[in-house]
Amino acid sequence: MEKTYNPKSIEQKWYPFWEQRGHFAPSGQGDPFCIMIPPPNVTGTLHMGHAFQDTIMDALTRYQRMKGRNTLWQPGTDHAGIATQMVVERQLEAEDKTRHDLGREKFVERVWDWKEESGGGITRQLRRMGTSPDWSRERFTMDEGLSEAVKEVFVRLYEEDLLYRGKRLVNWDPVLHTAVSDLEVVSEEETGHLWHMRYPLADGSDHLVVATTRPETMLGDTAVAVNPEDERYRHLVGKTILLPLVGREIPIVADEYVDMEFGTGCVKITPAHDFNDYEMGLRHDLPQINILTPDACINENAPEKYRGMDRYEARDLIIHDLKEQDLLEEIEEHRHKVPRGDRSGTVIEPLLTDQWFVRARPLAEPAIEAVKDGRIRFIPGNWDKTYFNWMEDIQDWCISRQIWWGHRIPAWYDEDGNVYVGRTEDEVREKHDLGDTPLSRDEDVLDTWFSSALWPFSTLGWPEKTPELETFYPTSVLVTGFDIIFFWVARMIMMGLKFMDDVPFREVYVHGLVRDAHGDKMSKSKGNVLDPLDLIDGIDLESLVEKRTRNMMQPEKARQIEKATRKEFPEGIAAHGTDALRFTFAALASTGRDIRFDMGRIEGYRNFCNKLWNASRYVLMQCEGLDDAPGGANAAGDGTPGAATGVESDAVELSLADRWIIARLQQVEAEVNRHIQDYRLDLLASDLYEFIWHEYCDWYLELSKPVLNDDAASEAAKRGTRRTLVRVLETILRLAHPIMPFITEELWQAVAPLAGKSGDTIMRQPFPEPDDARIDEAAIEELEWVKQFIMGVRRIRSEMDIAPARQVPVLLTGGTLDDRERAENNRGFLTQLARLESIDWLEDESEAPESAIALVGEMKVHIPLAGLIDKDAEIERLDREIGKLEKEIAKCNGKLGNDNFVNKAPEAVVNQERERLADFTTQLDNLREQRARIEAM
RNA sequence: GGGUGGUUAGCUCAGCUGGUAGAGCAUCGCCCUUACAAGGCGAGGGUCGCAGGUUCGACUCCUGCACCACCCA
Repeated sequence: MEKTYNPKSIEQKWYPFWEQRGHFAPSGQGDPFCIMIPPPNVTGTLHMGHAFQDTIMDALTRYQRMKGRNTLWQPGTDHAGIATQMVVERQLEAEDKTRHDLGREKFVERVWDWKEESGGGITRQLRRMGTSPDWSRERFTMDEGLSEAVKEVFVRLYEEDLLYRGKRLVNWDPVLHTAVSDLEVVSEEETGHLWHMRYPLADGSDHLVVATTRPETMLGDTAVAVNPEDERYRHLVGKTILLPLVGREIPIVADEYVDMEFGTGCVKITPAHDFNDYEMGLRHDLPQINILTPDACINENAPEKYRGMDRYEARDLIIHDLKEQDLLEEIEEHRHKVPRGDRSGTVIEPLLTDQWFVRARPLAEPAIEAVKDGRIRFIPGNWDKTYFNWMEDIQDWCISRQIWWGHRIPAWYDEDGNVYVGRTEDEVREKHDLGDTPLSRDEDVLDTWFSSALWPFSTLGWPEKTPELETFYPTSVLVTGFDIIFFWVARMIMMGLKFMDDVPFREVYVHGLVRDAHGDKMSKSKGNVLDPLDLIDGIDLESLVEKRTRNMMQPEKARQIEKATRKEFPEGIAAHGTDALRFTFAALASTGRDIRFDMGRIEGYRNFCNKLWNASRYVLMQCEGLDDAPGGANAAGDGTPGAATGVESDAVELSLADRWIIARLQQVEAEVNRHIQDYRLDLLASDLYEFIWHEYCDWYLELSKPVLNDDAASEAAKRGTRRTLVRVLETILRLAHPIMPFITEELWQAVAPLAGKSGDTIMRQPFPEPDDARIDEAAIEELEWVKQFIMGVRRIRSEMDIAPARQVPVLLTGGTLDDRERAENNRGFLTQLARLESIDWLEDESEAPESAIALVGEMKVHIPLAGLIDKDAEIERLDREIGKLEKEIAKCNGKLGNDNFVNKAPEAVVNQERERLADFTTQLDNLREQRARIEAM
């Protein structure tokens, strides 16, 4: 074995091994367990969020697989309609072409080409993460089967009147020329203006002042609204306004929605260009006047003067014209949220267009019920509130998009504009008896989320009744970020219940979002993105800077990013390996929403991998070639003698340390199982870390040395320790495997034969289960005593500056019979780990020379001062200890002196407190006495 | 305006059904002790955001407030 852990070579070796041997596929045996991957963008690249989420899913999958369940983690990607189309359009742009130059068919071909070219990227990256989905079942939302499912769902929903076409207000991206979902709109505060405009009453008697952030929309105003409670305006309700610049007469209406406090308390109403106004327009039966073209230019419904102008040009002119007519009362600076398309960056306009909608309410009701009655459980549980909040106020879902890349809507129109929905044109013709009437297909495609909503069953073969669907639906758990509870989770629940008549998953594990070390969202424009593969493989500073500043629009920003990057990563990023990255993600997967990615953590866990590596080296060095399996055959069955330490062969004797580590192992196994079932990978990671490093390595391996190096130790004792070393290590590897697949496989292949285990891969070994019968409480207690003894001596050595190599004599006084027995039984451990020259009992404490002492219960461990110990230093040390004890004693006395505590607290608690007090008091007496003696020297 | 989450050591975070405040990283000593210097041994460091309340006892439960973040309007 290499002296240092080198992740790269290991990772490259094992992944193809697993994949080629089909270890990712369901076993076909046991209870089904299934996770569907939240499909990433097929042409995208893996980011930290994916890496985090995939680590969680893979850990759960590997765990359940080892537990013997029939486990399917199904991978796949979605077609990411707008994002992918834009990438290809940009490529065309470089050739000075638009998609319209190519035409629909050629363009879509071109997107498929791009998908073929770049599509494998993210799945290759997923493999680098060590994930174990069943690649043979990989799906893509535009696959034939899934497209069938999409069509089928569309048609059935339409037939049941759960889907309709209509003119409604939607988020319109004037650059991309399509409706976009709320998720694709980001609203951030920007500085704008609030324009206060005078609207004269039609009878000329007075005017009202309305304030707006978008004055150009006034061309589409169809009312002014005031609050019905507003004394100032009550008398005006029912009168009319003569809309400036337009000349239209519009009513003044009363509506409770109007906030009397905001602005003047009068609001202009533009039903065709504002979501709130739209609702109000419906309440008051107001006309909807659309004044914008799809490009967000002023259209023919506005006065001629403004037609054809861009919205912002028109804004300027309108302001100018109002000023001229003295109708502009005030211009105020104003911070407000501006909605922008996350792809185009342009300001989104609410626009009246013909779109397809899913009627959400009837679908939402059973979906709410499914969570209420516990058929679906959110983890952490509070997320159900977010879900209910949204579901109870759900709006119809706009599913059409005015782009070309996606599932084309299966609807046809005749020349009169009548719409026919069906699976194919032929079906439509036949069903509606259309003969050879000319039909044209709807130009629009479906929202990508529409196909994603079907993912849990479409990927299993629906609408066919496949065995996979039968076996794995409902899936076990959905692992996802909270940001898409509305867009994806809720919709999968609705669609699953509708078409499968059952929930799509039983649990939803909602994890946090990965942010940078300062808590900021990682984004290309901020230049704070970390690429998971760079953490795995490492990257030099120059490449990192180049990567972060490539294709930046503003050179100024690029400079800032470069500076920040050079400051944060002066040496670039070192290679940490996949296992360290995965362990880091697991350790960070607590219940919070924000996960700050801290480089310190991943470094620490890389070191942890190295620790495990070296511990294994030690174990192999100690054990290889020394013990025979029964009949002289080793576990590999090739007849080589001396290769199996862990099998039941010759007699063994277990030391205290052996019994202790075995007992602790059982406890840790129980904890690990519990935590993974509770989705607390953070606690799981810290238990593993603590046990492997601080118990197995720091203590047990050290305790194995006195046995193995002792010429006087029996062969049975040595064999017992070797067997324990190997078996515990082999178990540890299986415990850690779901989080750290590569290093555990590499080590397991070497260790397993010694432990008497055979098998192709650790992946398919059983996950460790605790055996309570092997929890030897007495051993745990006694080893604790040994540790206290050793740590006591070490503390004195360290504080007295006694060189580590120097052996010291100790004298023991006080103590019980137990202490005497323990000291005798553990002489070897104590001598070696505390570096003792000798251990002797003194019957009479007064015979003890001047010493520094450590307390182990009632026993005193004396280290004679002669030549070793500085008197003043020892007094100082004792004073510190005394101070600590006094504080604790004061606390105990405070409690026990309180009658209420003694009378009302449970007896066990009171007794415990009394014991603590007694214990501290003895210690304090001992230390004070000791101090006095030293002082007197 | 409504809702959700957060506030614990210098930093990043645990702390399960109230009962001795923990870890990692960082800091400070001493050590190249034949698994590991990506290491070992030891040490220091916290009025658990603030104010009330419940309780014998509150980081933990309740109420209010402050600040931060996110979601919805």
